Amino acid sequence: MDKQELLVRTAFKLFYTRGIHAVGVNLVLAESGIAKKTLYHHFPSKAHLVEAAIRYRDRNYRAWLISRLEHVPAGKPALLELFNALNDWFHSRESDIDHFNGCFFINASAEFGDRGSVIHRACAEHKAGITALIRKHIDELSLPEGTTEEITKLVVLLKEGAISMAHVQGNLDAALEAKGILVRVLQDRMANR
Amino acid sequence: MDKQELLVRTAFKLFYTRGIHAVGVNLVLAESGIAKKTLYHHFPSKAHLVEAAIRYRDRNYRAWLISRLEHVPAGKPALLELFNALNDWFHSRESDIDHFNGCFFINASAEFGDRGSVIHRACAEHKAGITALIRKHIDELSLPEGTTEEITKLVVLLKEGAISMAHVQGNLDAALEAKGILVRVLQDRMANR
DNA sequence: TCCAAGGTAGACAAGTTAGTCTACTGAGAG
DNA sequence: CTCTCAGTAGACTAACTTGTCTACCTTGGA
Repeated sequence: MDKQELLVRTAFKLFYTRGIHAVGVNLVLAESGIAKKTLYHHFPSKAHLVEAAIRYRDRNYRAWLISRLEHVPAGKPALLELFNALNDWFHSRESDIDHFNGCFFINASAEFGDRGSVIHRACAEHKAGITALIRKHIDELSLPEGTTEEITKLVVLLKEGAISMAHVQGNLDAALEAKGILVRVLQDRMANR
Repeated sequence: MDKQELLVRTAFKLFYTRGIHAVGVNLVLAESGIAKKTLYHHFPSKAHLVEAAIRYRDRNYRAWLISRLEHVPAGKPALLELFNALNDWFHSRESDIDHFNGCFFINASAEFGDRGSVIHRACAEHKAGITALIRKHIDELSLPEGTTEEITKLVVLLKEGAISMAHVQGNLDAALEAKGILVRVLQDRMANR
């Protein structure tokens, strides 16, 4: 692995587990065994390293989620699998995406609250990308006009809520609870058409 | 206002708007006009000041929410009012709880990821307190056995999800969307009894 | 064999961090 | 009026922050 890649991966792991402001570049360097000049050769500043770490996580997380959803039939099974995947993530059973410590993008947004900042915007883009992915699967359900949008919002709200509850409250079963609620809601909705 | 209180309020405001690790005690002192020795007379360390700021926010936010919910009839109207209150918060129309910058407890948990830490635990306790408050209102609905718990989870997940979407994605209308979804779900549920 | 150049090394600088120090002030008790 | 002491003041320390510096190494091509 080339040094740039190693820097980004090491930085991500540290930022994710300890927080971005709490981790200095010296720690990233000590952990990766790379010299400071090399870091500043590849990145003009720590902020650029942070940005690279966010993009790295975006690629990784997205790839993980896609791989989890593609081996089940499209539509409702994929929706349920989404919550199974979240459940495995919360319980740190997915080595591809590291030991669960909340959503890196929510955490980063917490540290870089200014919505105009590059970092905050990158986090928003990640969330929009995941939402688009989910919407694609809900399209498969061929729901009546307007309902697709509503169900997408429901699923995304449940997902985000589950992540928050799992991390802040330590309720690692939040994804399963959200799945149970979603199943009931979809049943009731179908019964009332 | 005595200096201890002023320190805590100033610290909270800065921590909330800029992040905890990003704000040094020197900034809190400069902003409040208080000397360093006075801070360390009242608090043994910055960590204790952070803890005090969290407890301050807990009291304040809880009091605000209670006052918003008590002037409507208990039960369903209170539930809907919860989301109206969130909506006003997201749009920074509630001066009691400062300009919206996400949930301070989620943000603090992001910076202090270790669930064993005092700060993370205080955040979890806050969330548990708010959930209890919400559950109390759902009890008023006199729902069938077991349903109270499920609806409580739904409401809390929607609330947390809305906060995340409002902050990270900047979707300030997330509370209204969550309210719309909740209304539909409750209708469907009632129709299927 | 030699040169060139991108990549590497870690000492260094300037500023900021949390926390400590001695000295002073002012209000209340006797 | 005087003593006492909690509360106040801000200069100071040591460690850490990000970012820069000169010097060196290694590799590919002629």
